[in-house]
Amino acid sequence: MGRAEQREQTRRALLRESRRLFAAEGYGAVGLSQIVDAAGVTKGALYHHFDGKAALFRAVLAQVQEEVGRHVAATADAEPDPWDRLVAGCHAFLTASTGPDVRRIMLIDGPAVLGWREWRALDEAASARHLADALTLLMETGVIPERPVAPLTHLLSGAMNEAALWLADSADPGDLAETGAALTRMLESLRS
Amino acid sequence: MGRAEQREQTRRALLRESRRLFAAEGYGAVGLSQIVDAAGVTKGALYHHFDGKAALFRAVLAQVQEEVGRHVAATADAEPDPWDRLVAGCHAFLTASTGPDVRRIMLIDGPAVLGWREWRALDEAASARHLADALTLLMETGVIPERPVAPLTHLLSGAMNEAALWLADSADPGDLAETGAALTRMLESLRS
DNA sequence: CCCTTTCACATACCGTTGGTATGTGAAAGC
DNA sequence: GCTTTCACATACCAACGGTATGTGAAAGGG
Repeated sequence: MGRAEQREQTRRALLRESRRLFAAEGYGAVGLSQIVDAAGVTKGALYHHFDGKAALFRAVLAQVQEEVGRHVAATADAEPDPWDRLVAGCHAFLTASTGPDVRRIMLIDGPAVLGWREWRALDEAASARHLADALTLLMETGVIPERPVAPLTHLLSGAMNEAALWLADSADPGDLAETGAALTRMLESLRS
Repeated sequence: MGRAEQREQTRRALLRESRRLFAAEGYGAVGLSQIVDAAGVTKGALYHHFDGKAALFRAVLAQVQEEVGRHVAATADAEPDPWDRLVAGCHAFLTASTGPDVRRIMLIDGPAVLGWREWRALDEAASARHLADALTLLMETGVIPERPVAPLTHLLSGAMNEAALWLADSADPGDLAETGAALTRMLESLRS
């Protein structure tokens, strides 16, 4: 095994184990020693690959965001009609964000660890951008009336984030359907 | 100065200074030594009044939540019409949550430090309850169609939370007006 | 009024944590 | 084959949250 290969493997192990632990116990409750033990390396390796605990978390968060963003984009792109793309993308985001990794890492710890500004930048690059793009397109094509896009994006994004947190905590599986319906009506209202 | 009086004063000082520091630097970046130094006491006093750092934060958060909830309720109650109460309450929440204390303590660090469940319970008791009550009343009186209240509450609450975070970070003062307008339209859509 | 008890802290201390500085051995380059 | 590089491992440190114990003034009782 060459050096580059070994390096990549170590980095992957650190990301994988830290992601698992961060998702399960939360950023604050996980120690670096837990992470390096689980990954089978030492703190020296961790600090060779990342600038510290927060930087490791940032890398994990970026990975989670990228997965969610790709899932949302893929689901949306399957729909030919722009309006359907918006709806499908929003629903995909809602269900994807219910997963335990996304919930804890992206929605709960993310803003607290990195600060809201940096968290927002990652979110913007990964998935919120798709939302803003979809809204802009729908306005330009006259499907929905022209309004400032930024406030709408944040309102909708926040609505989905909080709903996802609630759904992940909810015991009733019917809540997902009800929330999906309410979200659809909320989107539908944009057309008037 | 009697003992009870002194006790209350110490407790107040701890709450006041920790709130200031938590709001300014965030929960993780504030050490207990900073807090007790600022309050002019020692760690012994802190642990005599609170069970630890997280418990102190919980007390601060409860205080912030209670202020926001009271402000929202007061603003809403000034409106005679139930529908106007909902709109006024939502707008009051949006502007109140833009304040730096509320922003950092309630919206960013709250869920991460206490866990989403406990955070949600405090939020529910302080302000989300008003939202659910207002929606329920409007449904019972036929102003808006009957729908499951819980999903709507979470969608709207999340929308306002995220919008408040964005507004607090925004440089453009016009964003507040635009967001308020978008929020009003979002609420208005419930009537159909 | 004095003696005892209580209690609101202060002091001293501890284990663990994130972070750093240095050592090391195998792979890469010449 | 010799040197250099580099991907870590080892050893260490300051600071943190938390605890156990001490202390002195206020409250309570005779």
